[in-house]
Amino acid sequence: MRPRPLPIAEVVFNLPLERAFHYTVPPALRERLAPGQRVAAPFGHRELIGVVTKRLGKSAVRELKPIRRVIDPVPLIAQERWALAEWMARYYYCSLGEALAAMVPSALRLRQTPETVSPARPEVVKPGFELTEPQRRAWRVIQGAVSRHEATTLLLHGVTGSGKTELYLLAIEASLAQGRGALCLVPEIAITPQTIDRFRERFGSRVAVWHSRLTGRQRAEAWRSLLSGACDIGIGTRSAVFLPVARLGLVILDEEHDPSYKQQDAPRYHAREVAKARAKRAGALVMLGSATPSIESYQDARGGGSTLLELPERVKGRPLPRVDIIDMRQEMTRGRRAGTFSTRLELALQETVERGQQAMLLLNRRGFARVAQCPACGTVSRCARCSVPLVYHADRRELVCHYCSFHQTPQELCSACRRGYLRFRGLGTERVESELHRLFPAASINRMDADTTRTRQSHRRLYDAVRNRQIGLLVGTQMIAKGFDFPDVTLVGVVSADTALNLPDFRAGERTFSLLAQMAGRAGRGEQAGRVVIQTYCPTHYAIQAAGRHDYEAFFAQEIQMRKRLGLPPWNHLIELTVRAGSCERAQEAAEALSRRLHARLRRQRGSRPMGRGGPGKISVLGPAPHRVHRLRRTYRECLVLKGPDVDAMTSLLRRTLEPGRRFRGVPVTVDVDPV
DNA sequence: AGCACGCCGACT
DNA sequence: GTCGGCGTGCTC
Repeated sequence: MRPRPLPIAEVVFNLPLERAFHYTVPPALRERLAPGQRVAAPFGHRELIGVVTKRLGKSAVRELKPIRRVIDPVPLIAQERWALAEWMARYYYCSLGEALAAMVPSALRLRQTPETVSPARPEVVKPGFELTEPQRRAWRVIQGAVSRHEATTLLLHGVTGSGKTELYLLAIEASLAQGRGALCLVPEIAITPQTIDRFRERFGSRVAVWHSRLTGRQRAEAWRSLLSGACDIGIGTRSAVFLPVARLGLVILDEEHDPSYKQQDAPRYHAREVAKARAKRAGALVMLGSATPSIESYQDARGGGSTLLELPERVKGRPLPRVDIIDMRQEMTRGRRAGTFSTRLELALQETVERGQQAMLLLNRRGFARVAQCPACGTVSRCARCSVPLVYHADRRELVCHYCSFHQTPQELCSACRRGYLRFRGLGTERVESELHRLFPAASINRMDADTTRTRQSHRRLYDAVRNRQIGLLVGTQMIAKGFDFPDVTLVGVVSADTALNLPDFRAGERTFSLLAQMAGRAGRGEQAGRVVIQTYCPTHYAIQAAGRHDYEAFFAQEIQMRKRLGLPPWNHLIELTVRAGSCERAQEAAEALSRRLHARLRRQRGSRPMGRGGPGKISVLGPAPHRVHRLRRTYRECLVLKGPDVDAMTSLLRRTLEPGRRFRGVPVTVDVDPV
C-alpha cells in the first residue's frame, strides 16, 4: 500500500532515549517516505541517521526541522520485524531506536531498489546416504512440525558426530518445499568456509551468508538478495537473526549453548531469545541443536516448553574416546614441582609423536605468563588503566592488558624496588607451545589463539595445515574446541580444566562441562580410536567427573539442583546493573543510592499490591559490589543484580527508577538482561 | 550518546 | 587574569 503523503515523519535514533522526534518531510520526499526507511536528520548540532516509525498529519512540537535525505530506497523493517524491535526494546530495556539499529547494520547502503524476482529453483540436492535410526525418529518429528506450520521449539540433543547438520539441511528443504524461508545461526567461530560450502552445495545460490568479516558490498548484496526474494535462506552468526528472510518458516540455532550468541554491548540481546520471539511472530519453527544444551533450554524441554529430540550415538557407530582425569595435586606431592604436563600426558604426547599421529592441547589462556612478579618485593605488574595484572607475551616481548589496549616493555629490574628480576608465573598457550618445543624438538608444533589468528586468512591456513597433517601438535584456546573435524587427531589434552571453573560466575560449571565435552568430541573422529587426558586440581568436581564419562544427564541433574537451591536461572531471571564513574567513591555512592531506591520502591509495591496470581513475583536486589574488574580504562564500576521470575516486572521497575539516558543521579548505568 | 553551557581550581 | 575540569541539560 502507498503511504499517504502526510507532511510529518516520526523518527527514532540509536540513542538511549525512549522518545521519538518529529520532522517535516520535504515535498520531494512526501510520496515515497515510509516507515522502516532510514533518514538523515538534524539533531542538535549534528546530523544523525534514524528510522522512520510513522507518518503524521500534525505535531505538538513548535518548530520542526526538515529531514535532510533518505538513506534506503525501500523500507528495511517490515512485517514481523517491527513487532520484534518493539519486543526487544521492552525486554532488553533499550530504546526502539537502539533495537532497530541492532537489526539494520549502520554501514548498510542499498544502491538500487531490489526488484522482486521469482527465480527458477531446482537447486536442492538430495542427501547421498541413509539416516541412522535415531536420525529417522527425529526427522519424523521435524517433518511433522514443518508441514503443520507449528510455531514451536525443538531441542536437538546430539553428541558431536551424531548427524545434527544433516537434519538441519533436511528441515530447511522441507521449509522451502512449503514456500517458506529459513534462517540458520551458527556460533562466531563456526562460520568457516567449510560450513558455508556445505550449505551452498545443497541449496546453491538461494543461500545468503552473513557474518562480521563481510565487506560493505557483500553485506549490501546479502540484504538485497533476501529483500528481492532471490535468496530465501540466511546463514550466519548472531546478528543474522535479523536478516530480512521473507515468509520465515524455520530458525535453526546450531550449538545453541554457545555464549557468542549473547551480544556484549547495547542492546545486549541473546540470539536464541530473539530467534524465539521472531519465530513466534512469524509463525515459524525453532530448532535448537547442541551436544551440551544450555541448562535453560534443557530445562525448558523437560518442563514441556519445547520438544526434546535425542541423537545418542555417533554415525558409523564410532565409540566416544576414553577420558583420563589427572589429579594435579598428586603430581605435586611426588617430590617435584608440577610442570606443565603430568607424567601421563607427557607419555601420551610422546606416543602420539612416535606413531606419527596428531594431538590437540587446550589451554584457555593466551600469552606466555599470567603474571609478572618481582621476587624481592612481591610487586605484580599491573595495567595503568585497569585493575588487572598484565599478561606477558613472549613473542611480542611485552606485558599486555587483556581488557584495554595497554602494553609496555617489561624492565628487567623491578620498577618498584629496583632489586629483583621479574619472574613469570601462571601458564598461557605460548608457554605450552615452548614446552612442547623443548620436549619434542623434531615435531611440528603450532599455536592457534586470538594472537595467531588476527588476519583474515590465518584461521583457514592453520586449519588446512592440521588437516593436511603438516602440523603434528596444535596448542590453542577454546577456538580449537569448536567445529574442527580432524580425522587423524587421536589425542586431546586439556592442560588445565580449572581456568573456567574458578571464575566467579554461576555458569562456571556449565562452561567447563561444555568445553570439556567439545574437546573430547575432537578425539578419534577417524578410523583410529581417540583418547583424552584432562589435567585438573579439582578432579572430584561434578562438571569434570561428568565430562569424563560423557554424561550430560548426570551433569544436568547436579547443575539444575544447584540452580534451584540458589534461585538462579532458569528458575529466575537476572538483570545486571553496572554503575560507571570516574572515581571509586562516586561509583559506590551512586550504586548504593540506586540500591536503596530500588529497595524502597519494592517495599512500597509490596505494601500496596498483595502478592498473588499474575503479580510480578518476588524481586530481590543484590549488591552493590565492585565489578570483577573494578577499574576499566580508568573508569570504576559497581554492580547490582536484580533477581526475579518476570523480566517485564523488573524492567518496568527500572523504567520507574532510572533517569532518561539510563542514568541515576547523573551517573550512567548499563542494564544487562539475562547476562552471560 | 554527544555536545554545549556554566561555574570553580592551577597556570602563562 | 585565563584554560579547562566535569556536572547538568537538551536534542524535533
